Amino acid sequence: VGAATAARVHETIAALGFRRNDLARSLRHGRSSATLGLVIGDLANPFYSAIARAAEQVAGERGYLLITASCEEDPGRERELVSNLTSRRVDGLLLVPATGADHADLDAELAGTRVVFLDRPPAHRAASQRRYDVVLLDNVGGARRGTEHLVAQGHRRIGLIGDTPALFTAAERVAGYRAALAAAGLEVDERLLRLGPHDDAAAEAATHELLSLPDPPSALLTLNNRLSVGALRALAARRADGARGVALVGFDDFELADLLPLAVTVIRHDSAELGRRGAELLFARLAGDQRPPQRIVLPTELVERGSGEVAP
Amino acid sequence: VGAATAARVHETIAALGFRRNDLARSLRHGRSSATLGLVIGDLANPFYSAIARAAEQVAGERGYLLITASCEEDPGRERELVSNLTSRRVDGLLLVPATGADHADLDAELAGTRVVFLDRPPAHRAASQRRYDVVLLDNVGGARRGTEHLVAQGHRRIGLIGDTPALFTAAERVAGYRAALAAAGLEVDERLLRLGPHDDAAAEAATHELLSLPDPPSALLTLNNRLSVGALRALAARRADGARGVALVGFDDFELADLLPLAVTVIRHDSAELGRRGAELLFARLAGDQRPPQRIVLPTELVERGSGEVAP
DNA sequence: TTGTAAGCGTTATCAG
DNA sequence: CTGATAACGCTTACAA
Repeated sequence: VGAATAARVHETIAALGFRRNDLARSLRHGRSSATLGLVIGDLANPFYSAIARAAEQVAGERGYLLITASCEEDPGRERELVSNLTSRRVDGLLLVPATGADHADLDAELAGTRVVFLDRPPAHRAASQRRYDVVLLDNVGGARRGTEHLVAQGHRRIGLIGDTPALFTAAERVAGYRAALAAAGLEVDERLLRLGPHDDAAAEAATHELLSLPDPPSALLTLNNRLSVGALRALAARRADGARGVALVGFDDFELADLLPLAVTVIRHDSAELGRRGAELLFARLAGDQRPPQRIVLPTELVERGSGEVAP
Repeated sequence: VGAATAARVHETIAALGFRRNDLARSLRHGRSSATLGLVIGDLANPFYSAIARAAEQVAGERGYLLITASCEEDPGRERELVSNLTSRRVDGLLLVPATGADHADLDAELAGTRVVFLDRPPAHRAASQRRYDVVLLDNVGGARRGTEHLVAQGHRRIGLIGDTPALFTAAERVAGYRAALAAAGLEVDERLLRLGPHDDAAAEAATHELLSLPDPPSALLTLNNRLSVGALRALAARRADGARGVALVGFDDFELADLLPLAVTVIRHDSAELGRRGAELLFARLAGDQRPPQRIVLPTELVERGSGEVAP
């Protein structure tokens, strides 16, 4: 292009305030306008916002933008969002599937769109035609490690507070808990399991229930950051009443865990890594990667801070 | 449409796996595909993720999706993102402007796109052609209230830890601090101001500096949640060394503030409300609202929890 | 260098 | 109810 002409063009662009329409642009040459979609539970939960941030960052490095949408564990909303996103022809989709959703239903919806599942694999009631990439945490291993740690401190009655077992991660973590007790030759007292609480308020109530049992647990395992916060609230209230200490190990690290009166021992992992690896895998697929569906499992690590080392 | 024909159509849709292309759809009838853009500092910061979540929720109620992008306070990146989003013809843009950006430059970029500024007003070095809507917190009032509270406890030397004064909210909060001291007839000791720290590590270091002065402050005011966390780390370390208590009031509430060994007194506000009101205003504009540019200021509130009531 | 035409996937309009 | 046609704003190709 000649320099003189170019200048004249730029001049006119400025004069008319012309802005290229990237929608039309991408429509023309087939590929979508450099967009990824992310469907998660709740963007306000630091676990999810870390995933979103990391995915957004990977996308940004490649000039892509990320549309993030919260489905609040509602399969109906999830379906709507997935449908909306695929209709917009996002180049790829990162999906933290909602509890109870059947993703065989989504096979049709997702046909033609690259998808990577994060944190939880797709749930298929019916046999699915398609196999998906998935990036997970080592839920079983982490929960097992945390439980073993409590057992090693001498605890025999370990209360468990977890989300509904319909949730993949909750079920896996419960399995880890059971495996650790079995390996130690301990019976599982089913009365010590409280599977259902989804937010901190419910976890707080469940904790009070457990500790009010005739034969209460001497230690607690909480299966995610929301539930740890709820349990901590309950423990703080009881401690104010002069109750004796209860050990606590929580799945998920969280900010200020180390500054609490009794610093919280946690099963730590890098939740941002879920988003990062997921996005990278998605880009690899977009670039033509033809490997069979991947199942990436990220490690967890026990961080001893005090609350997990309380004696029975 | 006849029922029989409709059935035949749906059948064919399923058979061919047809998915409507919403990009082409919106191209056809002029309006963009029901999308809002949000440019913020860092999605991983709970202050911002609360904004994003609320905006996303308001958008979702109206069938819109939200593209969220973090600019990390980099004016260049902000400009890129704004340009990218307007090129995609988002219907509206929510903007938390980056520190140091000159938004007169963006006037051209933003022409033809509805914009609402959040948390900070646009900065114009040159005179701007356009006036923008803006939703802010009562930064001056909040910081003033927090400082007054410390003064009322008898504190005369109050250290201040804030982000760079180039940042609108930081400058306003410093102004509130100065106003409170002036009203109380107290001199401002400039050596007690540490304006610059942007993350918790820097705030931690600044706190150690302040408390190591020959004549250290007996109280601290931290100007945002990141800085409060840093200061708390420093105070916890000093307390472990047997140092005597320092009062602390922090701008922004944060999770677990009430469960720390010394529960943290904060200047609370509803950061989600910034996103909610901003998005609602944007939709009002899209619906044809022609009122002059709005300036909405959200209230703050002092929450006394203990750390702000430590005596000098 | 400039101009013209076709087509991306829709939808609106207007015959048949 | 079916079918043809034009247009949204852009890119690509080819001709003038």
